[in-house]
Amino acid sequence: MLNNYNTEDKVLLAVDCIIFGFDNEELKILLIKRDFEPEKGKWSLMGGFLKNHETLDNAANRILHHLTGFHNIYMEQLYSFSKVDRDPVDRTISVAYYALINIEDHNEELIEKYSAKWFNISEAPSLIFDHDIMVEHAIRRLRHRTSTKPVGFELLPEKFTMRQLQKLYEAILDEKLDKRNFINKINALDILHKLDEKDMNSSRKGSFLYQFDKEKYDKKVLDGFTFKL
Amino acid sequence: MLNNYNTEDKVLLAVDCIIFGFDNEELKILLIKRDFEPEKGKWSLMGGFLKNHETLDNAANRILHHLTGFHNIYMEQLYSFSKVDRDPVDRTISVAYYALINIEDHNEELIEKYSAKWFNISEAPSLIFDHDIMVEHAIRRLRHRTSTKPVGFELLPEKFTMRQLQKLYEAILDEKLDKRNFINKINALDILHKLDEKDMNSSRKGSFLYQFDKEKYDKKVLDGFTFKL
DNA sequence: TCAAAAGTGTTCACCGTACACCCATGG
DNA sequence: CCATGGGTGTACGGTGAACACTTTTGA
Repeated sequence: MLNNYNTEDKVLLAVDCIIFGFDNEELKILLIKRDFEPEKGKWSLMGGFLKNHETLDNAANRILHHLTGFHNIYMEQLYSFSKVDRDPVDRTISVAYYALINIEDHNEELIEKYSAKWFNISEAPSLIFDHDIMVEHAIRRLRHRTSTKPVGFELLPEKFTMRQLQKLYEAILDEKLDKRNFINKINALDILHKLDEKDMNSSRKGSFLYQFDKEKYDKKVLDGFTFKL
Repeated sequence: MLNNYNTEDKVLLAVDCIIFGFDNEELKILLIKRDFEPEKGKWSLMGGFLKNHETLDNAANRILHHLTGFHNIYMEQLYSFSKVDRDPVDRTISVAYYALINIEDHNEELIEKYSAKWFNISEAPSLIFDHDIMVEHAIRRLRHRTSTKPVGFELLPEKFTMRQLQKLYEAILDEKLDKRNFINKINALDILHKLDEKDMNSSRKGSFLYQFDKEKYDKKVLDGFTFKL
């Protein structure tokens, strides 16, 4: 190993984003239809190349902003993929990120501009390059995260019902949960704020709305509390 | 986003390795004293640059081989670090890997060649660039991994005593464990093979040696068994 | 009045944890 | 015979899982 950086190979560094959403029934991912070569017309993750002046997190944020119009999206670096021929055009290493967005916030225009579409994770088409593998990784990570950190709330509107929250967890974990046990667990965490409002859309009786109390959660974390579901 | 890869920035991609070892008392990391600029004379992780013909895993293996002389080292990709000025010479993104090796296997010559040295993790010097952060990440990941997968055995000789195994877990988790509970848990996993041999070095009575039974473990995993300590 | 979802507690089995004494041996 | 580390089992409390009926109200 020498001190001559000039003799070393340089590579393209891509950032690809797995964007999750939730429509109150199923876990979804946002995919784009490529209108450029290679693999034009096929479905893929939203991606882009790292620029010299930005970090990977910056790049992921930029890419997410392009497609959704939003900043401050929950986002986490996943893994770096480096098969030599993963991109047929040029040697490209890709760093995958996953993001959680409230599906109601999506921007119709941008989605149209990129020919993007939400797919149920169980019904997504097969993707270009190694993007399918990235999605698998992301789902695994998300499953793990939900039992470790209160990330689920990123996928819901600010006010939500217990039923919605439960359905979200069922969608992520891909298993049915018991209503009473679920609510007991959530209440035991003591990180939600129950509102006086009811959501009257889902039933005649109406169901109470809740909000995630981030301040309370942060305080608890400082006191050594660890979220565990 | 265009289809012109040529206009995109290319970067140097480094691979840095956090190498863990265990000396029956403390968890250690292997560091090298840089004999080249920048930061010549300072301590750093062992690293190198990704070459065009190899994957990140290949590169990490190559680098580990250089320093230890061994192939087939347990190794896992950790995270990619990309602060714009993390390397003062040129824009370099670094993918960190961590590795677990049996400290008895270390190769004196190679260690000397690279001015490498084993440090207790609690006593390691501060490192160049963002390497300290990488080490922190690696320790966190290792702590988590040990309760999820039987990675600990990578750090021990093939035959080891229960006491050694317990000390290893204590070193990784940085907490004292109860002897009886620990042994009960390990035995409950049923993935060790108790040998007829005893290690006579540690006590007059001698203590039985065990081996990790990888075949048994793999069979259990296929049957849905999940390691949980 | 009935259909449809909301809301609500208890019991039991199992697991994790705390805890202390005898054993074998070499010096 | 004694000092040193090796080896062993039980009791208790807490947590996670199973489980069913009543309430509300719009149509």
